[in-house]
Amino acid sequence: MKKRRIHCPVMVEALMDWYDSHPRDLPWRKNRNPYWVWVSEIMAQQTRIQAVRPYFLRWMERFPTLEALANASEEDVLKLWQGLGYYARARHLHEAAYLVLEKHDGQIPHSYKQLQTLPGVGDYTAAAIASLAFGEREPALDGNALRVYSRLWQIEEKTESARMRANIRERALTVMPAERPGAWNEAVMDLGAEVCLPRTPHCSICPIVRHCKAFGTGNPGRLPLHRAQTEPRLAPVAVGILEQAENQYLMRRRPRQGLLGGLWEFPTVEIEPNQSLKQSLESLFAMLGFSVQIGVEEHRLVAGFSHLIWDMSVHRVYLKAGFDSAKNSLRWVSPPEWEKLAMGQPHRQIAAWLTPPPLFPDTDCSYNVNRHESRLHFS
DNA sequence: GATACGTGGCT
DNA sequence: TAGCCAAGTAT
Repeated sequence: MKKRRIHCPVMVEALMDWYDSHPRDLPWRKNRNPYWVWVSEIMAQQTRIQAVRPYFLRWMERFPTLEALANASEEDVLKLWQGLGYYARARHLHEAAYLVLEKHDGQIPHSYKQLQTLPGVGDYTAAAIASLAFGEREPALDGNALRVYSRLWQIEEKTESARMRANIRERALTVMPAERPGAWNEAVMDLGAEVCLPRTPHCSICPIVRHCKAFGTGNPGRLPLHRAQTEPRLAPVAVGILEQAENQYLMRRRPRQGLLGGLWEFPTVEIEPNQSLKQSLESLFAMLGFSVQIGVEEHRLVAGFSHLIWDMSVHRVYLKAGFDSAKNSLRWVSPPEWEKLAMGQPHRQIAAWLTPPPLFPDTDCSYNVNRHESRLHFS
């Protein structure tokens, strides 16, 4: 393979100067503690920075060290993650903390390669931690960086292609300064977050416009190229509300794998195409150990995910025969108690609706109904 | 390579 | 407003 020389020291200096003169006040940049870097990078995956900020602060208060995290229960971890989404991130981080303690003598691995062996740490996060916390010279290619680089060099391939990312990585390696690799990565990402914006790049204030090939061509906003995203699937879903005396509602913990994994909910099933709502709910409750009768629909709401839309129909269910609540994935919970359980957005909405007195039952979900109304008509 | 996996803010 | 998509990873 041909060796490339370091490209464009002028451009590197311009971007580094811009970075140094535009410091962003982010909580996790107060130091380069590897644990802080790690947690912030995991939280930031597919998530906006303002959303991360409060979660990061709460997290560090509750789990100040790797040991504190490793010793916490998964339920506590998920509770702190509630609302951030992509809950596998929290479970993986929790497990990885344990692994670092057990198999790495409590030391977070230093290298790009080693970091990738940890659950939840992929290509990007390994590069980010290795460069930011340990000074390794490895380009961190997140969405921002991919956008900046693809415009800078006018890469016409889709970002989902492995070849495109390998190409960018190789080129990025030739411009990355050896002295401050972490700062370079942050500079590129910051530029993408604040200047080189997805739709409307602010080229007039960009410190490296003069080096930008896509700007020279006249339309940087069309890059980077993406694969067309697949339409979310629409799924009818039934939710059963089983109430014992004294405001005690049956809740269950969802399987740790899959959608909203490990979170608590009012028992919920997707209705299979050839099944009725009643059959679906009855067999779900049978599986949980309850023989029930299904009441009328009392509430309807729509929950949109990135890949899926739940059309949720909420029913009271009534106990016909004896029950067995011995499963530890089941719990009888009253309204004040359920605020301690980690729940996803859809079930938090149902909880809000259910919380007595529900003066205006419909008002809560109007936002989501409107949001997905157009899609619902296609079903 | 394609799909599963959340949530909310912006244009 | 409806669609886009944000500091990605696992399978």
